[in-house]
Amino acid sequence: MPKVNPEPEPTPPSQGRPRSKDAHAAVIEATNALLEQLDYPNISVDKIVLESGVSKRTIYRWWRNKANIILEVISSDDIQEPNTGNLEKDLTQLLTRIFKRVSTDKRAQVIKGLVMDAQYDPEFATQFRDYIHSRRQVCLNILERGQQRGEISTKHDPALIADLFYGAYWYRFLIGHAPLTDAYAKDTVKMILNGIR
Amino acid sequence: MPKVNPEPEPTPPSQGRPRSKDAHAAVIEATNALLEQLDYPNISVDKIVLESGVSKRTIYRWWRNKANIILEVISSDDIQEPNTGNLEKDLTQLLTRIFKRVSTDKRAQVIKGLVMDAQYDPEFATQFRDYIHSRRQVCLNILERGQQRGEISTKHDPALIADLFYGAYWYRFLIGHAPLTDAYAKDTVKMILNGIR
Amino acid sequence: MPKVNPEPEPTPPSQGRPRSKDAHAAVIEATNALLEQLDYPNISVDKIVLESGVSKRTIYRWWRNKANIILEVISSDDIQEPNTGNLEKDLTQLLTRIFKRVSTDKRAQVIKGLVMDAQYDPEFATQFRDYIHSRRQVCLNILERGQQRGEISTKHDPALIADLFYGAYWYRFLIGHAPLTDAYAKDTVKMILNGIR
Amino acid sequence: MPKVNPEPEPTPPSQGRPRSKDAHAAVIEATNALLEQLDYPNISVDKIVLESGVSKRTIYRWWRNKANIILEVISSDDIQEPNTGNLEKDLTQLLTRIFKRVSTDKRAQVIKGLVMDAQYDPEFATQFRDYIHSRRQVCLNILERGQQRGEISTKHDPALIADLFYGAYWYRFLIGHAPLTDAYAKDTVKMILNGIR
DNA sequence: AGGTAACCGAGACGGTACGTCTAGTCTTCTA
DNA sequence: TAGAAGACTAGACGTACCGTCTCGGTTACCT
Repeated sequence: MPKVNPEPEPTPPSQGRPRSKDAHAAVIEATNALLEQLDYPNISVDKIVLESGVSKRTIYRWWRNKANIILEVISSDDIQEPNTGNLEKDLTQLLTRIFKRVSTDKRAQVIKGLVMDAQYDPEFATQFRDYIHSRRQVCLNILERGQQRGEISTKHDPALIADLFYGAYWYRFLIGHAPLTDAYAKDTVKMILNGIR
Repeated sequence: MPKVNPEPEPTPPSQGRPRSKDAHAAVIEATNALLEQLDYPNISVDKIVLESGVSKRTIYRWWRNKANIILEVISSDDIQEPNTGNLEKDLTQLLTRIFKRVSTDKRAQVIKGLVMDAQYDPEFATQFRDYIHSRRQVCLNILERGQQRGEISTKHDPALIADLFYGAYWYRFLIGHAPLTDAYAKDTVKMILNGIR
Repeated sequence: MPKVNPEPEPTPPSQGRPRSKDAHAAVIEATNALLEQLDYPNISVDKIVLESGVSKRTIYRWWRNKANIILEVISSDDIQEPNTGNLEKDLTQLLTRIFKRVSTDKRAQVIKGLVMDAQYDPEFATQFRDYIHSRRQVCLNILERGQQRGEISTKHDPALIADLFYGAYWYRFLIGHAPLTDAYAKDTVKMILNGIR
Repeated sequence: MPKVNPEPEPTPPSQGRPRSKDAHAAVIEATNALLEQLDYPNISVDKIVLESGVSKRTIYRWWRNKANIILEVISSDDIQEPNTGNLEKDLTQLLTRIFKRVSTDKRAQVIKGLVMDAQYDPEFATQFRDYIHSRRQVCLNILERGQQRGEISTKHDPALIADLFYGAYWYRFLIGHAPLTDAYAKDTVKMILNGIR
């Protein structure tokens, strides 16, 4: 489950007017709408206020900043875990899918923005890493199955392998010096597996 | 040569009052000073104006924004290329040095900021990639020497290997889910070389 | 009543945080202070920001520019309407007072600045004319009383007379080719009254 | 002759390269061109530089600022002095012509700008007053002829009459509270003459 | 014929103001 | 006490204009 902020959480158990589900939904919906039209830097809390009709005060009561809102929106996207019974196939498929998504889906670009904001906001960085971990788990699961099937030795730390695997992706994704092609996915997986077989 | 912006560059070909070396130097120096005290988001062109005594107009005449100024400052830092005669040693040393630098030198954190700004500023992204390329070249040189010495096969594209190599670094550097330890450097290099030997 | 902007005006009808009286007062006070030290062109919104401690954003929320702020400050100065029961005396007294004020009160010079800004800012020109009208009304009142007392015929349009009256003032005030002396006031009134008796 | 700046003046009698007539002419011409398109505040020395091809340095060598340049341009416009043999006719004609000119000729609006700049630039104010005096002389000439013909008594100071006369014009011109109509011209003259006959 | 003083263009420079923008907090009223 | 409305501080942004300056180069006058 990739849920990062499954419920608006700090729902106070105590008395007083309870949190409005409407307000929460309106914010999420408005942010979703803005994500279709604007890139990350051009989305602002003010615009979410305008689009959602929810007041700034309310927004800041439940989220620390725009990064948190967007992270929550993004977190609800679900991911599929390839499971073909073959390690190389699984990994290649996973990487290929990621590449395709961030190459075609304009909306996926927003992850860049989240990385940005995580750089100098330690609190958000922690939350963002939770999100990253949930995605990363997919790779770790695949690797574990591979080890169980004996396709790769258990000598190597899956975490390290995952770092190489995702590193290949993030590096090109954020620096943009070369495209995220299917060939790159295939070659990367091959090379990594070669090194640990 | 790691120089990215070796001369203040847009030296106009013809007449007119020449660009002031003093002003240029003052900006660079002021930026350097600010880099010691503040992190990237807290540095602003306004502060550089204040610190340098150079007018805003002049700054914007020569740089598009703070990212450009800081890139120029950072670009002048020079890098050493390990050359021990042994591929694994060279690569490990290179990665270890990078890790040590970004882990200890507060100033190096600024690279995170540059990556940030490159995400949604295509013009700057191009310049930033030039910088990245100049750094990356070090790895490519090492790999080429390794191939010439027959330590690794020439079948594998050095660019791809460099992507894995730097990917391992950038991924942990930007996501921060795990530390950039010497062990991580060693293991990464080993695993990559295993895969291409 | 010489009040032009009796209340901070654009009082929003409905809810939301009300306009800060403190901020408003601080701006007015700061502007008043600046008017003591600087002449019109050397007063800037930036300086009012600095002096008042009120943020730029807030200032621009309530005033279009420095001319509007200063107009509001100036508008609160009240004027006395001479009423001696004699037309010539009233007019002479009015003109003499105006002359004395703009000749001695450094602060009154600021009106020149407002005239300046009104020249090429139609929106402000309208506001400034409201101010002018409120001052001009004093002369019109005096003339009306004179007509009621039969001191001058009712054939002549008071507005026209006021134009001559104030024209004599503004012309020398703005062009500065001759001083605004008591003699000039006396002679002007005499000549105008001669023409309409 | 209304010439205010008849020659670029400070032509040094000594040796050295003489002032370029071309540069002078180019500035005047460019300013004339700009006056057709832009209003006073939107004309800047920088734009004159651009339009004329004359360097800033050269411009500032010969003029103190944009007000001086424009004053020189404006000063070359010549004026006609009505001389019908009848005082009232002359004055009415003069005022009517002025009103028509400033009401229709967009270019004449620039005088407002000059008045503006004269307010807080004493040195320019002096020059501007010279210009004003040359215009004002027309009225004084007419009045003198009227006195010589015995149309008005010589008791009244022509200067004072001229102040009333031009005051009526400048007041409406600069404050803009009422239009400069023919009727206003006629009534003004009548009222003034009434007072001094 | 040479020297030289003053010119000229191009354009960089410091200074300063402008008006807009965003983030995140605070205040009042209403439900 | 939640929420809507919206005012508030702080401070960055990039542009504009002013008047001064620094170049390299060009006259015209005077010896």
